[in-house]
Amino acid sequence: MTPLVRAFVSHFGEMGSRWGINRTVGQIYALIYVSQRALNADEIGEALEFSRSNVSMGLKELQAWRLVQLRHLSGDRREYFEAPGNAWEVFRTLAEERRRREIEPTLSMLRSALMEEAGNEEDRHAQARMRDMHTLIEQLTNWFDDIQRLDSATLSKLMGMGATVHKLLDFTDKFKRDKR
Amino acid sequence: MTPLVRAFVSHFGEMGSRWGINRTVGQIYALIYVSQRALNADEIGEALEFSRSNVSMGLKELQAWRLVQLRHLSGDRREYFEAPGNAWEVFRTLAEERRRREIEPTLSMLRSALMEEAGNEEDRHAQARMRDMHTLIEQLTNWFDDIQRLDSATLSKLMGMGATVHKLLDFTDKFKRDKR
DNA sequence: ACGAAGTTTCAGGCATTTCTGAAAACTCAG
DNA sequence: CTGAGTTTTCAGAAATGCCTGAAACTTCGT
Repeated sequence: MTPLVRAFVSHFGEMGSRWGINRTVGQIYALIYVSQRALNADEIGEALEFSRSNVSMGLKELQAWRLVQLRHLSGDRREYFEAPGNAWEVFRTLAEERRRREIEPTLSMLRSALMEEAGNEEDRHAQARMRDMHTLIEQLTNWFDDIQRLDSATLSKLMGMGATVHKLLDFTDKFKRDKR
Repeated sequence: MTPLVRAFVSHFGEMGSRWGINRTVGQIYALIYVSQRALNADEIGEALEFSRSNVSMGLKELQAWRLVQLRHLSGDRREYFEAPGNAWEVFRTLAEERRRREIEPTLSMLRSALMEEAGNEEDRHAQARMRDMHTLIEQLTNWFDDIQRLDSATLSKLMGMGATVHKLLDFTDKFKRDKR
């Protein structure tokens, strides 16, 4: 590993631990991400100085997150791994997985708590707070879904506009009002 | 604690650990969040069965995240804590803090890696991948900043539109073209 | 200035998570 | 079916992170 790659990999290790992903997994991903060609488990283990079994577990987890793809090179029985190249795609995948693992369970917990009959003032207040949270999360995730459905051209146009969206919205408001 | 609150609190404990925030901190926040009135450290410790010092550390961390506010009740020397009520506000705060702690350091690491002179093919490729990542993160955070600057009325209008934004964009494209 | 009430710090014990090496299991060519 | 090459599993060692109680510190009323 060159010093450049080493710095990148080690930063991802640190960051990984802040994200509930462990250091090893973060480093493995980082290495695969910047690598020119697909890597096999031995190469990864050697570069990062992890045991073979640790690499195997890390790769399993990265596959579960769909952040890494298995490939077979012809004439080689070993498994090679590479990271999907399109950064947007990666972001999407990450968002989907986090949603599935974190958002959905939280929403379902909130829904079931909101179904309960609140027997006292305290519970009624708690439910009101939970309802706020539920509403916000649903709003955000629905919006995110909608956005995600846009093709990337439209999306980048939208993002390029940034805060000027509000002018557009004002404008259409006026337009609608004039028509009436 | 009622069973309703207990369920909520314990879910947040679990989720906390997936987010790099520890279980205790998650539970303390959850308890304060659903509580009707501000709580002091002893009340929290008693409800959750944590030691007094553990509560103190947890509260310190929550204050660092700006998720919890200190209040003094008149005629009581103890410190009381409450969670800001507006869910949007909370989301914003969370996003800002995560940005400061995770995104900014990553961007600055990437920038400095991109300044390096790449001596070989491998590093050149790594830099290209890092550039992709840098571009994506900047795009996303800039956009997020813009959005955040919108007042909540405009924001909810925008979110309400969801994917139909693209119609609006098509429309303005056409409009501009006609004017030319 | 003192003491009571309250909060924070921190070293060490405890618990959880991560990592390893050995062994088991799988895969495929011959 | 055999065995070489490869991956996975898993029990326990190592590392990390968490929690506690005791002590230090802070604040405030008298």
